[in-house]
Amino acid sequence: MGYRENPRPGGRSARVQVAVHQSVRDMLAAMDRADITIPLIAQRAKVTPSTIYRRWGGLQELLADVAASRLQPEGEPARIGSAREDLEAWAEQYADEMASGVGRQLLRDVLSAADCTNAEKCCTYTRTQLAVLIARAEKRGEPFPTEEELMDHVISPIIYRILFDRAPGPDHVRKLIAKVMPESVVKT
Amino acid sequence: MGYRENPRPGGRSARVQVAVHQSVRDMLAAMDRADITIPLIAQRAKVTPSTIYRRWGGLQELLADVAASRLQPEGEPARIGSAREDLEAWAEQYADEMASGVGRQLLRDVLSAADCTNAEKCCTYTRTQLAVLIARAEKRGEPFPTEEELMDHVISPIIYRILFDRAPGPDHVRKLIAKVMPESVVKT
DNA sequence: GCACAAAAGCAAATAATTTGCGTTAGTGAA
DNA sequence: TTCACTAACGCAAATTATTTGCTTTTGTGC
Repeated sequence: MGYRENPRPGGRSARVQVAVHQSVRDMLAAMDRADITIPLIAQRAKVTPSTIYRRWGGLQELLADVAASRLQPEGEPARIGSAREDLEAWAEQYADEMASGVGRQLLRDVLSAADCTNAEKCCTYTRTQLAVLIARAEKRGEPFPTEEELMDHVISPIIYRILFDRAPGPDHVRKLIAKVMPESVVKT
Repeated sequence: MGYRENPRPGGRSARVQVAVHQSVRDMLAAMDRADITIPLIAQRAKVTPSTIYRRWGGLQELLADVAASRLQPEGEPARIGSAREDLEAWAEQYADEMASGVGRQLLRDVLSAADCTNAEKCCTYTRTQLAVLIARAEKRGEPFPTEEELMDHVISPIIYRILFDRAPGPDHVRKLIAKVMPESVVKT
């Protein structure tokens, strides 16, 4: 007897998942993180604690699961103007969201789970967003960095700073982007 | 009644700290991470669980504390040849250590604590190591990246990949370094 | 050596986690 | 529609972790 990875939509299992996720979100917004426990989540979700333990394993895993789903982007990057402008706007918003109290916490939750599936999910979300920007640039014939360059030199510094140091400001994000834009021959 | 940040060396408090840290290290090496509990650590360290709870607060904080102390570098970066060669050797070793099973776990432990002190400590350790390399280069008059450039474009990508993606290989580390070395005029 | 306080020990009380077993509710075939 | 099947849930007892009040120990400064 094991648990399905993706419960069939509409089923009881899916309803439980939604209720539990929602409870966690509400509680994260309403109370101190350290006070959140599985019995409390269960109570609010009208579910037994054992259901949560069986399904997620523990608090960290549950929080990681919720965090990953909240880190999933809602739509495509906005269209502002040139590909570069689109990238700048998107990256600044990305940095802002991740650096906020909530964002920072979501990142930690995702990373502190034993299972790295959720962390990889986040990475994939980001790559997907970047791929959209890259495709746009290509379509318009504008020079643009590769996905790898963007991950290594824009995303990575933003996230590293948020996790280990101080959050980067908007000017720093633009500086990072300037460094990887191919049209400029940079003498570093 | 509060606990001192830094127990006086030689005191009882310091001995307890050493014993507990040592137990945690032993256990991390010997058994599965998920099976480590505070009562077990306490037993091995010949200490009461309540001592650990009072002093560290919980398992995550304790693990973060131990992780941070293990992430502290043992000595200066090795002297290989040119400043760039020193940097390459140091960065490759850094990437290796962080990407290993143990290193990866230490990073997660440090990040998953509620308190960000330990994460910032790690960042400081790294900066200090880089500062040594920078000072060496300056002394010899060799062109060299700034600390900020190294943090953003060498350290950050390495850590991001380890945490969210796949560990970077030695060739990729060298590529990152090539990108920030100022002697080369790079057309990206 | 003595008084003081920080930190440890002990044990009872509380809270979280695990587990065995019975029940319920979707699913698919007849 | 009904019926059999099974994944997932609920319940409750057993276990294990955490918190807490109080006592005792041990280093420190007088």
